[in-house]
Amino acid sequence: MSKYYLKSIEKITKKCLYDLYKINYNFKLNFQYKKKSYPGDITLVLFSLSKNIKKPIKEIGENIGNYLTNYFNGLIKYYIINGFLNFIFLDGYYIFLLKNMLNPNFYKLNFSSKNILIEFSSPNANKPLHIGHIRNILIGDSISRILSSVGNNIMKIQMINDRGIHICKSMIAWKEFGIRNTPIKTKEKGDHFVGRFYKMFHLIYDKEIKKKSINGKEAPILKKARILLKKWEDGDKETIKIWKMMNKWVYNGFKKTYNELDISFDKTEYESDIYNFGKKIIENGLKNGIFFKKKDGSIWIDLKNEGFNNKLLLRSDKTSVYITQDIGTAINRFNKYKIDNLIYIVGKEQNDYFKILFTILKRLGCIWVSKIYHLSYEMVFLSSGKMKSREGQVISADDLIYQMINMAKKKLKVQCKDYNNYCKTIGLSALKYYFLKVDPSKKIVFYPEKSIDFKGKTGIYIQYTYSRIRSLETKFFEECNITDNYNLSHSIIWDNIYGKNIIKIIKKYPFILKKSAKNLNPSILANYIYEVSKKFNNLYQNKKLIDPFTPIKSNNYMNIIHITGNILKNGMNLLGIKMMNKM
RNA sequence: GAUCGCGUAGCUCAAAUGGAUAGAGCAACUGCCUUCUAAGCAGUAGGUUACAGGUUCGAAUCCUGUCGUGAUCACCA
Repeated sequence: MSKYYLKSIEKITKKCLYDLYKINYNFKLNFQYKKKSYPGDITLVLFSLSKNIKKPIKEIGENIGNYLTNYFNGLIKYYIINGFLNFIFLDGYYIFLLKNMLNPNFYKLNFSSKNILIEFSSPNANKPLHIGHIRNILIGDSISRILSSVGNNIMKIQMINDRGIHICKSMIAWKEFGIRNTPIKTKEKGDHFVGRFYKMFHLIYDKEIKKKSINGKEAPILKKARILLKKWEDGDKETIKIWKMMNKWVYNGFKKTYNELDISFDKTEYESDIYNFGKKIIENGLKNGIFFKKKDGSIWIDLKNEGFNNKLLLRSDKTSVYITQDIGTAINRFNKYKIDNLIYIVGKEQNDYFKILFTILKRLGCIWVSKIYHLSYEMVFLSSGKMKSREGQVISADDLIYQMINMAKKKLKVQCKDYNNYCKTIGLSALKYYFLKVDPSKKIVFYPEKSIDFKGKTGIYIQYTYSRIRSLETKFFEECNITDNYNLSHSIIWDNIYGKNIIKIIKKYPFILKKSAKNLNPSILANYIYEVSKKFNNLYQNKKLIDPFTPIKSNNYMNIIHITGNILKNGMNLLGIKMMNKM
């Protein structure tokens, strides 16, 4: 039997449990990869096993330990302490692991093959994207890549909220105060141009309330916006014309921002295309007694049993609200596409909203509700508190991207050919890694005055590590006179732990990828990539890796280095970060 | 007020879903560039995991309570 075909310790343990105790372990095997103060490279925690097997812990440990050391003859050792079965890898086992990693199948995971629709970004067509959208977009993009890499078929979709009272707000402000201006005339980015009028609307609105000390609903400018909304829904030609024009300005702006971020969507949906379908569903639901009508003609659903207030579905003037459209969208998607799952990436402030949406869909008889998932992420706070886009307390996505690229320009030491792309890649690496390394369920506090770091645990650190690796490889082939591919000598033994540490951590890659995919959490992967980089830099700074006088040893190192580079590239690409061969 | 989150080093974040002595980065302080990229490496210091109970072989993680903090509760989106 060639050692190459040996299976991992984890797999053999499963076989062992069956052989010894006739257990088809359908419970989880509690393996730990973390090395603590006790020597050992992988640990099996025995407590939970002993509950299932009902034998003394020590006996079980010794039986498993003996079984495995026999199987991996001469490759591993074991010892037991306090209910922990510790395995120690010997040199041969590292070679075996390394050979497995050199096989391209090591990177390819195929454990799921679903059709998954992922909705993210979902901007309003009345103002530019801000720092919160950036988090949303980066999480969405990265999860799409991760899910795709484990075998799924992904469709990235953005829903643009292009209709409703908020759109009419910027429209009415423009009509009254800016009708002679266009983004071309003022040389503004279209989304920022329109956003200015949205902000202006609220300034005027606040003034009116203050001045006339009236109820918010009575503010003249809001009344005008409402009339405009009604006109829009009635298909008034002039209104539609302005609406189309202003939306186009905004979309052009979005397009530039997405381009800067290297983000693309497979499909874009517009609320305006679907809201009528949503309205029909509400009206049908009313006929079937799922919803009820108030005296003023507005339509509602009773959610007392679910612990929520009654929810409005259609206004008394027959114009639709946000959820009208969302009900229609969900139903439409399941009718139109063959999908196994639908994932919404939307901030946690809408947790209840999604619970309500799912409840309504269930009441409407949609059996596929269980296939929908709301991936909720925490908000981005500024150090000064919560962002308020109406009051202008926001950091726009464009500003942030611009800032990052500028910082890269300042730090660039060497002249390079592709200056602009270089700075963009550096800036974006820092930006994307900064957001993705944090668990989506945790909030991010952003300090505009501190800006995003370029040293320490950052995307730049990983870029730097990666470019070291690639330049080492080039140098190796030049200096060691080896022209064919890497050769794995059978007698690899290093005089240090650095190489072994790298092998151990890379061994975890499939596990990490799987975990990231299952939890829809890119931060697991992001933190892991950093650990890998760190292990490599330990080696790099402490050992001379390329030496023309000892080409075999250098070659052995190169195997590890090569894999490390591949892992970094693979992993970072899954975060949506491009890697550079030179820095 | 009600409901749902969150609380880990001065700051920003980890911690294998209940495992062994809670780890990194920033900031501070020491060292290391004539030698493969110092955007780096080696080290020092920094913790009663908000607090109090409970569950068990074992808790930052699960349960209860208290305090702090955030989100949601609109004919807004």
